[in-house]
Amino acid sequence: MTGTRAYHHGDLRRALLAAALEAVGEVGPAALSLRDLARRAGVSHAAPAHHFGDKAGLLTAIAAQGFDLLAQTLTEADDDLLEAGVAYVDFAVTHRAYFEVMFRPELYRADDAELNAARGRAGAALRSGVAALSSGGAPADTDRDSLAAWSIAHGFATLWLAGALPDRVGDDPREAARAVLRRLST
Amino acid sequence: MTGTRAYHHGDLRRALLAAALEAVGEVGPAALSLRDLARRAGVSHAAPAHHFGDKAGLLTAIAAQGFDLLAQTLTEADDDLLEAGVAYVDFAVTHRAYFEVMFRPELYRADDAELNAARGRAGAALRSGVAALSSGGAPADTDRDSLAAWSIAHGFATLWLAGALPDRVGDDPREAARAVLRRLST
DNA sequence: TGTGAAACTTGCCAGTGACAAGATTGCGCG
DNA sequence: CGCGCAATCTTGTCACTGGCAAGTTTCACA
Repeated sequence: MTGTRAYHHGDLRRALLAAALEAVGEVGPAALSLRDLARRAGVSHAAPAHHFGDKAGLLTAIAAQGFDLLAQTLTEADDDLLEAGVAYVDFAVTHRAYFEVMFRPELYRADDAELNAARGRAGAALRSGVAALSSGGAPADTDRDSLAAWSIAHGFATLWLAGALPDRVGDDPREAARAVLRRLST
Repeated sequence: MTGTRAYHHGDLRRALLAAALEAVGEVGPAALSLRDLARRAGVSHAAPAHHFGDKAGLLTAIAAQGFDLLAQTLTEADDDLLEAGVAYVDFAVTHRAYFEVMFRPELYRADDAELNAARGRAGAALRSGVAALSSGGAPADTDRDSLAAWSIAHGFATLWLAGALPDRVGDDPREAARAVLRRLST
């Protein structure tokens, strides 16, 4: 939508986003340095400001992209709640940089329109997965169930990323998540 | 244990910790400024370094204190898993500054001894609550159950703090958490 | 071709964390 | 009683950061 064309650099906006994801993976979203990104992309220290305004603008773009990617991921696993939960955790681990930015709204513009659209899509995918599951059995409270499913998947993912989980859970996040998430289905 | 006595300032170490908690509540743990803390305490900009070494040292002290407080909280609600979960969420909301630091290990020294002792106490309290619950019924997998309970409580708390939850959950975290956590007991 | 706008640069300022070196204060020990 | 000494705190500095302003280069389009 903000179709930035290739000018002097080629595609600086995209290059900066890529560099940002790399940097976030290395030092976390808070320690991100715009000047470092500029160096990585081979441009002057003020170039990023032209494309994103400021640091919050850059992180807003990343968060929006992240919610978009998450919505896609959840939609693909739509008919199986357990696998959707596993996919959620897998997303967090695989796209750690996105995930860490997405749930740190104090770092970006939470009122951004494009971002909220993507966030809405992700939320809808989550709820539709829960609704599909409960449609066969007893009448369920979809609101509460989707909140519970989201909480347990999000909690496990967060704890995994924080390195807070004990060693005994192993090193395969998908497998470990599946075991924990199954606790909801029983 | 590092029994710092009152010298010139009176009790600068304690004053800095208090100021830090206040500041974390205002701007988040990453945007914390040591110089700002110094100003709040009325000392020179280099005074904090003497007590905490650097920023990571200060946040390590906060995280350790936080895990200690959490362990106490969980121990008090030990015999009721649901209420322990509610207490966990309540801790996160009430002591937001502590909670936000505790689960951001990239900001502090995760290998600190005192911190890990406190963290261990909190983990033990959590597991003992789960074990107590399952002792009466069918033989359960305490490892998995405690991981699930921790995940759902932690996830709900994190999403609540991030402002990611939809408006319909209301504004009472304890009540909302109880509804979601009950989903595990059924 | 040339004009206007977009993309980028250079230069600057205030603020920050960390370090080094010095000043001050109060405790312990003779 | 007083003196040394270590803990506490200050002053000064450096490299770095984000953000702003003003200038320069490059491209699109008439």
